[in-house]
Amino acid sequence: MTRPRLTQQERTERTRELLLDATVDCLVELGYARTSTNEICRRAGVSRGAQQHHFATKAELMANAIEHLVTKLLASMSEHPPSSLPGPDRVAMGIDMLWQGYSGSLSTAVMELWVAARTDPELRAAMHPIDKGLARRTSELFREMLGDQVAPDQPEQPQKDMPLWLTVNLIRGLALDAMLGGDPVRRDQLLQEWKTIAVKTYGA
Amino acid sequence: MTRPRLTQQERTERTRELLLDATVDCLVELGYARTSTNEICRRAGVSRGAQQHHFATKAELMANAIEHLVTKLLASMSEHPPSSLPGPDRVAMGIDMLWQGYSGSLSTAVMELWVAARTDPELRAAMHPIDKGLARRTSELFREMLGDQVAPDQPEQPQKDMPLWLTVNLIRGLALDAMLGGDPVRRDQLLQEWKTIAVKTYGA
DNA sequence: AAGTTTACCGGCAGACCTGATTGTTTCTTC
DNA sequence: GAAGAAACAATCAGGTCTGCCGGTAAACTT
Repeated sequence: MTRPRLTQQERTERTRELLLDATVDCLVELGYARTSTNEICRRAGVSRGAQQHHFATKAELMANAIEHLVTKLLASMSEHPPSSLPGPDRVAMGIDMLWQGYSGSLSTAVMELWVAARTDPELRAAMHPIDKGLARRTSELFREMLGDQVAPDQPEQPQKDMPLWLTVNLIRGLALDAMLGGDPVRRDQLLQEWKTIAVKTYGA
Repeated sequence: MTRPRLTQQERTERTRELLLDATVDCLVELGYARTSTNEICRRAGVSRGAQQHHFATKAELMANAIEHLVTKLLASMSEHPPSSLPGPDRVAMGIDMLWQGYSGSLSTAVMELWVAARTDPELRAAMHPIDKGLARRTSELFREMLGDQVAPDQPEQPQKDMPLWLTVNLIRGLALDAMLGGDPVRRDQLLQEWKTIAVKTYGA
């Protein structure tokens, strides 16, 4: 016969996970404005009391959701194995990886939080360090894929990061377009065009 | 002695203008989530009754704010005279024009509405036609600046629009970065780099 | 095994916010 | 100039959302 109840730590972990996942769900499906703690609790199958016990305020819940989200996003990007295929197409592969990461529903949730954070100082403060971490990790992943030797403590080389950040910003624009129901075919054409240009400019 | 009260039409026009401007103000300053009809009325110096008289529902107010906003945005873009300077720098000028248009506070408000519209069918429906109009007009402006003969009823030439839409999406990504307090210097560098690439790829 | 801490429950109150409704004043029209 | 329409004012009612609080039971501590 199994234990009738989990250990405290397990319970905490499980409940927090349920809440954070439900939060992300709500952000994707309802958007930040319509996301209420009530609905989050309903989806998580957790009482409002429990929610408040783990995350005292809504802002706190959201702040933790960000970290949860970024962790998942980086994981999904790391999935695509950064095996450095030979050839000049590594730039194109890097772009594909970024598109994979930034075009899914996870990035939709992140976008909601970004926009909300613009006018919410508390949320903004919580996001800032996590955002920096995401940027750093993305840069590392990109360089790994390009086959560069990653020397973390080396002085910054902004030149090196140009293709990365051009791509990231373009992709964020495309992600926005996708959110609004733009034409997927045209998005692919644009991404394809960018890959061609990027390979020609930065490749090999 | 002047008329103690304006004519009906003038009053209507003025009140609507006040309300829509206040709405945009709220969107920029508070974000969509925290924008309430109450606050809009307060800023516009108009009673809630008046607001409801002109825009029955909040969604209707927002929907009209979009049009108001896009009109202003196009006006601000048209300001920059599309005088076709000679030389291959016309592409760079076009990019500058787009950046001018899409990087101000107007585009912040538009962004708020876009994100809100993702999960609000009514708002989404209202935005769709206006969005298409914006896209069409932007394309025309861009072509004018490039010195192309604009032949409106000509069959679509997607090839021609590649540099435009690559630029627009990149700029939207950069605008998002600006909203979140990214580094302005790096944004300039990225835009500069893109101009160089675009001129080399599409210029002259 | 008693006491303490922790996780969780569910109701409550205060603060908005939105849409509706009724009343008042001024313009317009006939 | 009288009737009707339009612009506006002000209050009301219904709903939702958030944060708080007292209570319970299980898990940990000693």
